[in-house]
Amino acid sequence: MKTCKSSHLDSGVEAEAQCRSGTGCVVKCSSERMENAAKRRLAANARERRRMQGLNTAFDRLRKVVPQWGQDKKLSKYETLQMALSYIMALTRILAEAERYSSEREWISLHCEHFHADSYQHYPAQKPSADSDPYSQRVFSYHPEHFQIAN
DNA sequence: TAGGCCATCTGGTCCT
DNA sequence: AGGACCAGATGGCCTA
Repeated sequence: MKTCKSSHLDSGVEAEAQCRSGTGCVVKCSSERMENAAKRRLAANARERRRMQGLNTAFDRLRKVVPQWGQDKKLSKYETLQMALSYIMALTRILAEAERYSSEREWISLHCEHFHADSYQHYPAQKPSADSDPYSQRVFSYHPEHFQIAN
């Protein structure tokens, strides 16, 4: 834990100007300023906590819609972002391919022949595992080593 | 025990 | 002025 450096945070110039009349008052006002600074710091901490919780909620929602290929361990934040990127790119590619074919039927038969007819009714909530679904492996796959940080 | 991941605190900067 | 956002520091927890 870092040490508290809040003594200089409070800019209470007005309060200081009003309180030069006596040492007791100066002490009182400076302790009030310290108190206010501490209160504001605590409020800022709480806001930051809420903000980060909101961010984590968003990450959880993203994890739910991004393929996880049967991993029992949840994706880290970094992995989630990379997976989302990869997923979006794969979907974009599929859409672009679809545009190249004159009819939807032709495109569906090209891409979805391995699905049962029933599968077209609803998107399955369960994501297919890469092991059991070579098609998914072909169309979309995430390999962490593909995402090197570009310098 | 080292390394990865995460939550929290903190101070700085930007925006309204 | 105050809130939002950001990045650095720090400590806790978990796993290989």
